[in-house]
Amino acid sequence: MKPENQNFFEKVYEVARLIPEGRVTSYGAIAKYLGAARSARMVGWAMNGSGKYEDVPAHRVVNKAGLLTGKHHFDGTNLMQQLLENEGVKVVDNQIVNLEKHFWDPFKELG
DNA sequence: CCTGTGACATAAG
DNA sequence: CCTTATGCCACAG
Repeated sequence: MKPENQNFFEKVYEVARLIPEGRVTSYGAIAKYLGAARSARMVGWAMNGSGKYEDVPAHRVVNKAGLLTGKHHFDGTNLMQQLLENEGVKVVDNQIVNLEKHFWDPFKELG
């Protein structure tokens, strides 16, 4: 079976796709929403394979502090930041400014 | 079944 | 501010 059909990864991608432009969320928030609050690392790992998916905005997923910890996995050194700023999210020193303002909570938005 | 891994989170020094 | 260490869990081989 293809990995995209697997439950956990599939859900991660599904939630990631639901993130609106200009909004961001954290690995932990997604993990918790999926019912695996302590598998935030899995979310990140899942994003590791998001490159082969078109509609998975991995750049909108950051760590709890709003740091672009996954930027090294993008092509350029600052591609992730540029993508975010392109959507209106200000990033300084690899960290999202006004994170709470841009934060997208799956529980709040999806119920 | 066992081992390695990972874009986290948290704590400690 | 930094680095280490630990827990945590799903997946790959």
